[in-house]
Amino acid sequence: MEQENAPKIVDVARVAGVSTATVSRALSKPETVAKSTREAVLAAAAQTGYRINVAARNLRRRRTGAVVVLVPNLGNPFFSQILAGIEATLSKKGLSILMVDTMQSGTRPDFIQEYLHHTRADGVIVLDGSLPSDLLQSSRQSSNRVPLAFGCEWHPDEDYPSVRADNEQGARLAIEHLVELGHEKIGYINGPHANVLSKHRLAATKAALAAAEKPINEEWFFEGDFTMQAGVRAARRWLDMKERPTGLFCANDETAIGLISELHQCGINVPDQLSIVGFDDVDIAQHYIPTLTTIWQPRLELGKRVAQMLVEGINQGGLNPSDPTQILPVKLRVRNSTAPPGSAGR
Amino acid sequence: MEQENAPKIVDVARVAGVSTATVSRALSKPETVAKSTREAVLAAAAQTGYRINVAARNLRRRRTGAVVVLVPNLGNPFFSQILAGIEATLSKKGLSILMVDTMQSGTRPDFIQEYLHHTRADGVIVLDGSLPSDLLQSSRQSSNRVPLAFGCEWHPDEDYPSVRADNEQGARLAIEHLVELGHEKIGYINGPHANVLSKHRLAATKAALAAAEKPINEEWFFEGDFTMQAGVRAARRWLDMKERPTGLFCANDETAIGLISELHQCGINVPDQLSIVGFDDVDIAQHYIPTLTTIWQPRLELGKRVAQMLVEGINQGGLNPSDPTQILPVKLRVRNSTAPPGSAGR
DNA sequence: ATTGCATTTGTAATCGATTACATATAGCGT
DNA sequence: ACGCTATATGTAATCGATTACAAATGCAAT
Repeated sequence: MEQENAPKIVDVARVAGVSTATVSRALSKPETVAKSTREAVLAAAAQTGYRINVAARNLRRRRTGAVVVLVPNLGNPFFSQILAGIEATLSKKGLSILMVDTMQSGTRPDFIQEYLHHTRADGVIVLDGSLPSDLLQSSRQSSNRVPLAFGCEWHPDEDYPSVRADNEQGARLAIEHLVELGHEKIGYINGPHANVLSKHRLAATKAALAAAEKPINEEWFFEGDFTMQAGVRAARRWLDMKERPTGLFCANDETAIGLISELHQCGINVPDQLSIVGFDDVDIAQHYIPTLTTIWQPRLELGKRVAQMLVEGINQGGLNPSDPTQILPVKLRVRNSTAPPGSAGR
Repeated sequence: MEQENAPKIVDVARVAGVSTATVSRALSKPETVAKSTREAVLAAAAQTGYRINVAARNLRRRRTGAVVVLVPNLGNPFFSQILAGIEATLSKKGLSILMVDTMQSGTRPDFIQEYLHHTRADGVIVLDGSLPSDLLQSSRQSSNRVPLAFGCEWHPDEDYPSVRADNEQGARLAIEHLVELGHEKIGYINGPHANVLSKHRLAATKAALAAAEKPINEEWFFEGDFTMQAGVRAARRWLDMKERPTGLFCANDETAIGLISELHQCGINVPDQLSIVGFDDVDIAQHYIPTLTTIWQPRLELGKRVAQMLVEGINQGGLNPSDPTQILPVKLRVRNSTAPPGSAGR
């Protein structure tokens, strides 16, 4: 940390034989400076090995050069692709990412609060729709509004702009697929019931079942939490049932995998005795046994889009909530975890 | 972004009836200020809703309050647990994370260079051992040394401190397990041959085979790259062999999963016809079919340790390379992907 | 030659906190 | 009462860039 001899703007100015103002302009607004001086400054900067001091620039510009990303759980691989997309776009725009794991930091809301403040970040991307409203409120006070956009999840009570997958369409595709295979008794394993994704996928599932004129049996609807363990629990309940559904749609792939694995332990075969559809199309889905029929969603693209949306908001000096929410298309990936009901052979 | 009315330290000072110096001290070194004034300042800060301006503090302190984390590939879930550990520790110390995906930014080494500079970060954590030496060199110049620590991977030619798993022990445990089950013909699917982890795991694998007096047949050693696709390729080559190994150790779980899945497609059963051991114990390992025998490594702990190591380096004003490298213990997790050779029944 | 305008560059204030140094006050021993 | 130390607080310089404003320069038109 002994960088006291690091070249500063005055050093470059001296070498180039110009003032610091000119150096600053040559570097950040090259078109406002004569070609010859610009070249002299660039040469001097290269010669001295000058690197801008980010803190100083930020202080003067009243910016931070960083964007906060609130992730529900960094340990969950589902988010890594989205993060990769966000990172790709933001780094291109010269913005850096401040990652905050809301699960880890969850015990201290004021800690998250701290990050939401404008002095920490030029903007905020929230991937966790379950954050309490009042936490986000702080960033809405006109005195210190920071552009905020939701990715993947969103907040039901507030009208922040967001980029998300077409969850309704996903649920519809999943149910229609099971119906086309001939299933009559279809159930659903939900995510946490407080979660927006859960709610929408659940509602769309029921709507699709109704549209197909299939029974909606509440016993076949399981509460879950997006973990493999939720799938395991559902498997045990399914085994105990007298009248079992023959097709199950899962709120995400993790749940589907936990379900299949536990059923396998108990000697039940998928898809012969039960057809299963997941959601997300995580990398493992096509290498699971059986390969997993699931709903693909463009996670990388989603990350890029939400970052792009935020960048525009920052540059315009505010993201107005009337910005259209972007809904990205999803696709059904048919693999081997689904089959016609009771197809013991295959 | 219209925060021009945001309270600053002078506002707090006015309300509390003290000088800005006292406010600053009351906030950052409370013990140097009389109890009564401290309380007055705290009250004034609360009343005005004061938030420190990070850029200003950083400028004056000649710090950045951030740590750069270079991740080989954010899209790879393997790193998410490590990141979670890093995040947990750094956020506790008031440091924020600048994430850089070296895969995404890889096309522009000067871009990564930029981040390594002291003006961007107080320290650097590198999870990618394959970064070119000369890139890291820049942070070694005495003029602008930034503490740097490696996590998980490390750099063979430089003596930076690092925290890593006991890869040798992992390979030994895997091979010994296969040997104990009675396997005579044992092979290994490696990671990228340029990767340090690959090299060490390969060397340790061969050493363990030699110690057990088992044959080392080069045909049974596969080149890979840590992806599921590498496992798929290995499966195809295995199928083509006249003399096949009956046990395979894989450089990571992804490879093992790709391998098992492809073999399954071709009607080969694991572990009946081939025993497989993975490395990492990713979440999916215990829910795969069959559940995966693998080497567990403490990823969360690893992240925490490397962050802790770096924080100490930052506070001491430099991390000296003679700091002992930390090697974390690994464990063999025996599950269902391994069995005695030719156990068609089981 | 003079004026006016556009372009380019320089001077100095500014962003908001930290901290070296100076000063004030209190407590204590003699 | 005096000097001495310890504690608490204030004054003002400082971190390193940006940018409002002023000034200089060049060129064309009159």
